[in-house]
Amino acid sequence: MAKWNISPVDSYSYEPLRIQVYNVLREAIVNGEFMPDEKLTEMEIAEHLNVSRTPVREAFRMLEREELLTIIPQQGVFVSGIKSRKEIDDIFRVRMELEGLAAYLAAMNINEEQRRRLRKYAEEIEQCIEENDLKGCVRIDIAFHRIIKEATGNKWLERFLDSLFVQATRFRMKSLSQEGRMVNALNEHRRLGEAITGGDAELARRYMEEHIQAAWKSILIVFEEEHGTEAEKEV
Amino acid sequence: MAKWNISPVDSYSYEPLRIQVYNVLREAIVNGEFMPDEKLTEMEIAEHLNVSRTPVREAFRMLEREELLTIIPQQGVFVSGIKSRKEIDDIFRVRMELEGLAAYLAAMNINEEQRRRLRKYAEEIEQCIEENDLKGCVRIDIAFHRIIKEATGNKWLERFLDSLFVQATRFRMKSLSQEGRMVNALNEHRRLGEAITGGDAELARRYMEEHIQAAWKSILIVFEEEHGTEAEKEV
DNA sequence: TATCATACTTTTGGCAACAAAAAAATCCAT
DNA sequence: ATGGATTTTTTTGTTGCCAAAAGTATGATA
Repeated sequence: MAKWNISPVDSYSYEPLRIQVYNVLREAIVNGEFMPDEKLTEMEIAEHLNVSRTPVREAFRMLEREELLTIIPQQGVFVSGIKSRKEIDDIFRVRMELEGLAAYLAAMNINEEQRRRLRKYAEEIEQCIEENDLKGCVRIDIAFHRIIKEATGNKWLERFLDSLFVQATRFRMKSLSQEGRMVNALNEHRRLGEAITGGDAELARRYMEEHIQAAWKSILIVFEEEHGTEAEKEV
Repeated sequence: MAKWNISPVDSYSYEPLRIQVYNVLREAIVNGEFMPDEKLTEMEIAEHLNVSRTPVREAFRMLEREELLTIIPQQGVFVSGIKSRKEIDDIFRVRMELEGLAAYLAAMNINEEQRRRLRKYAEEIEQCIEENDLKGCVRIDIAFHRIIKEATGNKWLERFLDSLFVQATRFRMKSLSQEGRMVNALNEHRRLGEAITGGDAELARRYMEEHIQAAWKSILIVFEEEHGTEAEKEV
């Protein structure tokens, strides 16, 4: 029985192996298939995917640059994990700023197709909440933010948001499962969607910042349940 | 005679070769040692640095993730170059936001040592302008922004700013050589420095945003001199 | 039993060789 | 000459191998 549940590489693909390995590992990390701080050895991954060490090593180097892996020379490759309250604060401080900018730009640049999809998600998420469908909520939350991100048309902004987004992913499910958080997120999404489709950039920015701030707080609660509060650590 | 003027790797260093190669290439790209769109072949770099292809390849993959190199599978790796007006706009739109945030956070978190250095740079840059020392100005401009960046204490913010900073580097020298730009930059720095050392976060953010916006405009002038305006392209 | 030194194993770092694809050069027909 | 097909060369993608470092187990000694 395999240690992990990671997809195999497609031997008929014309993509270089390093890219396929990169994609597989990235997804596995984001989906929590690996434990934080877990050590990944080149051979183990290579054997799982039926490739040699080289493409695995190259994928490692790429993922290191995105902070998804931490490489210590002569020691090994480790799955990056959020370890401190400060790290969460740092990530969300930047994310609040950039998602706010994204909402602002999206409100000014959004096209009809994107506007339509944004409205569709607003309906779908409402249904998910009625059915208490947590996974559906997460899926739509992701799609919602992606549309906004893409509507900005700013490649650099999109890159940075992607980086920040995956870091929060591990906590997202737990965060949304908190009492009341899902309903709040719905309302935040709704008015945010209206501001963007309505083209009110400044309002969209403010709503987005408030939305991210709420998610921030919510994740901190989850985090401190797991790790204890900073105050407790001092004891 | 060597094709490029790039530093050799230190064979006595305990750092892995991929890191050394990475550092050498990164610096060479930022300093304009390679031409934009120039093709780099693994062997050529490897021979120049007296290493095998493997560390070079790994360095390539790392630099690709930072948008300093562009890799096209089965074809080669190319030095990334800013090609369009839109790319400059995208970069500076995000940079304005993040440098603004950095100034804001710096004003709140700066320590005495950093405050001292910030004041020192303000004096030094004044001297450089009197002597019309362009390279000195650039050096201090870089140091100035670095202090602010470090004063934020936010690792993620620092990473993103680094990425954006190097992209603008190629244009910085030309931009500052414009008539009057250097003196303007001095004044922008001065009041910005005062706002930060004085702890006025909101003011610091506004001054920084205006400073970045001025640099943005200045770089656009340089860019359009070289490439022609968008309007001209339509002809 | 605890600790330190030593041998052994595993894993990373780096290199050279092979396979396959793209680029360049050559040749031929028009 | 010029355009296109074909061969040759170059370069990338991949594999396996060896060396060096780190990690682990063993065992002797206090």
